[in-house]
Amino acid sequence: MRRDIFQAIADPTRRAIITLIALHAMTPNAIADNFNTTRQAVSKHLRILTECELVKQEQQGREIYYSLQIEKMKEIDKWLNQFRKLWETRFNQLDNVLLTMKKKKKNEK
Amino acid sequence: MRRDIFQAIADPTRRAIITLIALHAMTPNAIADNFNTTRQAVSKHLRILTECELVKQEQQGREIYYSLQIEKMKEIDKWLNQFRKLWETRFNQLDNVLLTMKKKKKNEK
DNA sequence: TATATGTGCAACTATTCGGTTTCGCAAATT
DNA sequence: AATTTGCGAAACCGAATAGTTGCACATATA
Repeated sequence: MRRDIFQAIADPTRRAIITLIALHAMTPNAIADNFNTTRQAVSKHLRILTECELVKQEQQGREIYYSLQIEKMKEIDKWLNQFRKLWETRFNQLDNVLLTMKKKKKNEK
Repeated sequence: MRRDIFQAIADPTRRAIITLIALHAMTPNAIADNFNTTRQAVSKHLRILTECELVKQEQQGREIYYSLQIEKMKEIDKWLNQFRKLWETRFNQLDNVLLTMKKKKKNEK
């Protein structure tokens, strides 16, 4: 199933899960201990995160270790790139100046 | 009303709106022309974006110009920072090695 | 072999979401 | 003054979402 990564990180619990398993692979039970929900709810979150390839799983006996697929996180960074230019230079402030000029011009006529 | 910025950028139309008004302030009508929805639907998106301060509005007669509040976008970047260390160094691969070692150890006993 | 543990899946529920249509209102235009 | 234009708000609707409970199944452990 195709999943939108931005929709996946929209949920605060899922973002917390991502942070949690970023450093160490963890089992659903271990993850669920950190939240005020059931293991099944966490399992659903993990499924969503897996579907959009933000998370990978590794079976180990009857346990399944979930870990972050860090590469996929770069996609968010990639989307941010188009705005990075804006907040590094000051194009947005320039735009405000232009808007103000336009308004002024309109008032004059 | 308090809004989650991640929930705000979860919707693809809202992300497109953000990109659209990043460079130039635009009116709801002008924005709606770019999408296959009604102006009212766009208006709702703009309300959500405004509520989480991703977008600011400037009234000009009967028109309202919406523009991106670029500063707020940095919050997403800020959240990504914790992972940036991971994809720059190779901690994730190291973690995989540790997991493999653990598995190996378990099989041995 | 019997029991406990770790897990995913299905069914159900309340809530949220994204969209449309209809409306009211203020500002521009005629 | 009458009409057009630009806009937000409200009411409504179907779909998606996040959560729960109950279940089935495989793997450990006794």
